[in-house]
Amino acid sequence: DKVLNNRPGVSSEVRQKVKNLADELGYQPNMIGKALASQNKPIVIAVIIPESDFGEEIRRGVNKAYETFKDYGVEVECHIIKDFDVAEQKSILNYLIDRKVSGIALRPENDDRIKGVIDKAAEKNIPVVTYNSDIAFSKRLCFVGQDLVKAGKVAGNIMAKLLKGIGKVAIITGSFGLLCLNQRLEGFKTVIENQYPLIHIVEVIETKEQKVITFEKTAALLESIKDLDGIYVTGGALAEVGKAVKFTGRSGRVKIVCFDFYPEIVKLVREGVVDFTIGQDVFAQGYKPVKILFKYLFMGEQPESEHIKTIIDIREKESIDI
Amino acid sequence: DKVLNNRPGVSSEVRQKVKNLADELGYQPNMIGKALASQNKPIVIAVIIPESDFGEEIRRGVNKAYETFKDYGVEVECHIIKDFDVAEQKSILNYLIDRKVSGIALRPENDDRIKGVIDKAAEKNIPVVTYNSDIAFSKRLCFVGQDLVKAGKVAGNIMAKLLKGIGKVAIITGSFGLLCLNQRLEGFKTVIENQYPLIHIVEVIETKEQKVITFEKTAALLESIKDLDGIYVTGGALAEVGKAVKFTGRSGRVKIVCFDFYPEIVKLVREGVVDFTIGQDVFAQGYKPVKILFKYLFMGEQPESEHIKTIIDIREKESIDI
DNA sequence: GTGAAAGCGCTAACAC
DNA sequence: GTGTTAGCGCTTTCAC
Repeated sequence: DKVLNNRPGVSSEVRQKVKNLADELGYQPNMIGKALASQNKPIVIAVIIPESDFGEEIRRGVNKAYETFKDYGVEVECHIIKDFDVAEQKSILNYLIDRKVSGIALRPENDDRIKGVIDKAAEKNIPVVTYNSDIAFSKRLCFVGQDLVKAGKVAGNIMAKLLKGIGKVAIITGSFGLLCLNQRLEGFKTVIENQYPLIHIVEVIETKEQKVITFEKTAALLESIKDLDGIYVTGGALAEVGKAVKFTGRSGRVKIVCFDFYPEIVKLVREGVVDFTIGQDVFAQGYKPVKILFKYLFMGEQPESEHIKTIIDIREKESIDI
Repeated sequence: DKVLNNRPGVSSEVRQKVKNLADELGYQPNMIGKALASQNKPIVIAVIIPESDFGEEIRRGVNKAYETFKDYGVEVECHIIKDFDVAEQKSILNYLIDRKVSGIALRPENDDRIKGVIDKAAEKNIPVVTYNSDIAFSKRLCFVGQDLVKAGKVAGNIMAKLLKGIGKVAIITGSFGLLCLNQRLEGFKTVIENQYPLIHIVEVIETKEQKVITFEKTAALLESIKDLDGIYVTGGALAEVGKAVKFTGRSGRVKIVCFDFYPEIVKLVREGVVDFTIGQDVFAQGYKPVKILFKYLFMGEQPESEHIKTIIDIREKESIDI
C-alpha cells in the first residue's frame, strides 16, 4: 500500500521491488475496494449555484451526480446565492475553504476578487471547477461549459441560411458587461462579416435584460427598419422581443435565432415566432463538475481537458420538446 | 440478507419484522459492498456489432461503458458479424444463450426469426437490449436509438426553412426495405405536406445504397428538374449525391439535408454542399445498452422507458467538427 | 429456519 | 522501516 500510493515509510529498495512486481503482475487498483474502505471519511463537494433561470436545471444535474456517486461516500451540498453578487460569492468561497471541503464547483463572477479566492483554494489543495461561465487565468481545475464563440458562429450561419445569404439583421444583447453574451456576439459577427457579404448587421441593441427596455427598443427597431429580415438575440428577455415582433405583425417574416430553452422561448418556438434556439446542456453543467471533482479527488484522475465543452444543441419547432 | 433479497429460508413472521425494521431505519442497500462481494462471479454482457459504417463508434461507446463498470466485475465481449445477415445473427444469439451470458445487446435485423430468438433469451432470463434499430413486438428489455420519425420531421422543418416555405424538393432514400429509412421519410413527408403547402415533393428515388445508381439517378434528377430547390437524403451513398450536385454546378443552389456524420458527409458540410446533417449519437447507442444491462442485472434497475431516445443532433458548417 | 463467519480489495492503525 | 490486522457492506457457506 505504501508503495502503490506513494506514502512514506518504505525504503527505496523495497519500493522499487514492489513496483516491479506490481508491473509484472499487471496490478490495477480496484476502486470498489477503495470506496468501501473509505466510506467513513467522505468526500464533500460544495456546489455554489446562483439564483437564476438555469439554477433548477443545474441542481438536477448535481443531484443526478450525487445519486450516481453517493455509494462511494460522496457528499454534495448546494449553496444558493444571489446572482451577480461578487461579495456574497467571495464570502461563501472563503467559508467553504475554512471548512476544508474537498472540492468546489461554481459559476464565477468574472472578477479579480473571485479569481483571488479561487487561487487561494487551489493553494490549499481544494480543487475548483467552474461551470457555465469561466474566469480567465485562474487556477481552477477546469471549466465546464459551451464554446460560446463557436455557438455564436453557429447562430450566424443558421441566420444566414434562413436569409438565403442576403438581408438585414439586428442583434439584441442583454449586456455588454457579460463575457458569455459578448462571445456569442463576436462569433455571430465573425461569420456574417467574413462569409456573407450580402447580409448587413444594421444595429446592435443592449437591453440590460430589462423587460420594458427590451420591448420598447425592439418595437422601435421594427418600426424604423421596415425591411428587417432577422433578429439575433444573445440572451435575456426573449419574451419581450417575441411580443414586439408579434405586436407589429412581423412574426414569420422576421427570422429569430436565440439561445437556451427557457419556457418563454420554447413557447415562441412552438408558435413559429422563433426559428431556431441553441441550447448548451445546462444539466451537464451541473452533473459534470461534480463528476470531475469526484474523479479527481477519489481516483486522482485529471479532467480530460481544461475546457470540457457542453454540446451546441440546435433546436427548432419539431425538436423543441423532446 | 435473506429477507432483503427475497431469498427463501425465513419464516414469514421474521420476514415481516425485518422488513419493518429496515423501513424504520431507512435502510438503503450499498451497491459498493455488493460489488466487492460479488466480484468473483462476474456479469458477462455480450454486444453484437454489425460490420458497418457505425461499428467503430459503437465499439467506442461499449469500451467506455466497460471502463466505467469493470470494477464492479462486469465483463464485456464484442462479436462482430456481417451486416444484413439474419442467419449469422440468429446463430450467434443461440450460441450466446447456450453459453448463458448475463445479457445481450444487438442491432437486430427486423425479421421474425430474430424476434423468435430474442423471445427465447427473455424466457431464459437473459435480457436483450436493442440499439440503433428496433424490432417490433419482441420481448427485448428496451430499445436505445433515435426517434426516427421525429428526426425526419426535424429534417422536413429545416428544409422548409431553408426554402423559405416554397419550392421543389426531391427525396433520395437508400432502400424502401429498411424501417429506419422509411421512418425518416415518413416524418419528412408529414411535416412538408401538413405545414408547407407551397413546397412540393417532386420525386422519391430509391438508390439501393449503390454508388453508381445513386450518382446516375441524382444526375438525371438534376437534369430533368432545372429549378429543383432541395434534396433530402434519408441515408446511403451521400458522397455520390454530393458529386452529382457539384458536377452539375448546382451546389449551394440546391439545399441538402441528410443524416449522420460519416467522413464523406462531414466533408460535404465543410464545403457548403450539404447545409444540415442530423446525428443520432451513435456513441451513446454503444454505451447505454451496456449501462442499462449492467444496472438491470446488478441492481435490478428497470430501464427508464422502453425506448431510450438518443439525441437529434443538428449540425451545420460551424459545428460539424466539434 | 436461524445465526455466525469468511472473504471480496482496500485503508488506517498499530505492534514490532 | 517493516509486517500485521480490523473493518468498510455485502454474499455465500456452513453449523446448529
